Amino acid sequence: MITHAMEDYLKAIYLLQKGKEEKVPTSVIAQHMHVSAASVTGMIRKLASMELLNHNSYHGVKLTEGGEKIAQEVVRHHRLLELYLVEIMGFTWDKVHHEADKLEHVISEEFEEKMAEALGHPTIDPHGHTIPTKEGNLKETSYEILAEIDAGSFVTVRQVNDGIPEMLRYLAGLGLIPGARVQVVAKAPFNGPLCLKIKGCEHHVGREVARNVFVEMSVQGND
Amino acid sequence: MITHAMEDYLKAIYLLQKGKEEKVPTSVIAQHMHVSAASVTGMIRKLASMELLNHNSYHGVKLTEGGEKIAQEVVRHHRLLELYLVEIMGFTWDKVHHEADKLEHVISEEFEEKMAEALGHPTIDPHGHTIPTKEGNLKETSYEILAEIDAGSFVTVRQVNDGIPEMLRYLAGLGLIPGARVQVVAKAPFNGPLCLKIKGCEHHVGREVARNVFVEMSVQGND
DNA sequence: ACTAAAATTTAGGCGTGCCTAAATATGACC
DNA sequence: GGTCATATTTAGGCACGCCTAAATTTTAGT
Repeated sequence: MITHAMEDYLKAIYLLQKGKEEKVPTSVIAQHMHVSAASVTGMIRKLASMELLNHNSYHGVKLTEGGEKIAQEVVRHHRLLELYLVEIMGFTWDKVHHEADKLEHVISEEFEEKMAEALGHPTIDPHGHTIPTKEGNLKETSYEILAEIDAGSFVTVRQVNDGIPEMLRYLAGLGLIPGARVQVVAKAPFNGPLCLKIKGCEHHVGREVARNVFVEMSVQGND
Repeated sequence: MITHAMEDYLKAIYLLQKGKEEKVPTSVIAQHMHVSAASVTGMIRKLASMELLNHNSYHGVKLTEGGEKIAQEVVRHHRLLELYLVEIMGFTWDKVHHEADKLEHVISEEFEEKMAEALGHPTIDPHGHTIPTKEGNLKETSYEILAEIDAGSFVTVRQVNDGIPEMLRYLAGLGLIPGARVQVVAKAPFNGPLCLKIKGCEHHVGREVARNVFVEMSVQGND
């Protein structure tokens, strides 16, 4: 029996395990989930006994195929829900992460399918993340962090971190949303603010904010 | 802190507590929730300590105003969800009870409002039950049980029990759905089947089924 | 009123998932 | 290679919500 808590752990590990072969340390999971490291160890033991992940004591964990499959389903639920809440129900994009975090564990497969149909089987959620297919296909492109882009560059926003509602409201206010064209006009030294030109207007944005925005470099003359 | 389990108990007691002053016995709650009587006693103790219900040992429980308010919110969630799932998402009416039972505990107030708006602030769910308003107003009309209607009577279906998917599929197949006009043509003795005329066709329906259908007597010449 | 059956509560136990504190393993630096 | 800081695991405890079995109260019948 898979509990909601187990699903949450599998999802967290899945999202933290960037490289396919990468092992995720206990402490990283603990920090991400706001629980103690001891709690993570306890849950890891159980998930390992269910062969949903492999655990080398003191050396982190890696999902098995079975574990990844479950995690991917949860992520699919989450991202479909986010999009459904925004597109069909009219939620603002800052509220949907929290709502989806609760709903993702309780909706049925039929609910998932109804959402996918209503949305035309989408592949990208409101924050720019790829929605895994029902078969588990997922090519999550890895973009560059806006905070680390050189001054003078032209970029297109592709993803934003969705965990902090206030941040999302701020980004929406600036127009820093997936699809937006941005020029990095200047970067202040010592982790100072970036000067960004968005829709013709210049805005000064802190590094911390710019670390939550992921962009693609615009090729010269690119549309 | 109100847990999902507490909400489930409050909802059950609310639904079982027909008369306003009626006390609901432990055993009735236990049977309705498919848990042991001892479990009910345990939970009752906690809910009583939170002043969500009053408990006279050995003499059943009655919700306080606070408890009723929470129960009513859960029931509102449940019934709005059922209607939303049928009307907006295209679920068949036999599946929505189970889905709503899970979702009712996790949706936000905003989710509730979005549903209510999308549905035009409805007052009746797909099975004919009244949806409590946000303020907690609710006049649940009590109808008569189809199984106990005398032969020869004309009735209109108003409500059906929603707990058994297979029963709902059967009822839908017969056309025994809220709004349907039905004549009780005959009743076999010894708890035997009823002969019902529905949309011009006669059907023989077991008593057990007819106990799940609630009807209003049609006044002569009533539209 | 007394007794037996039924309903209810108490007692004790289990699995889940969290915590803190203590023990232990790792890895980096000298 | 030893030592120390850090990461991780173990140990022990707690709240929740469920269970069965035993004790208790209510109730109905004689």
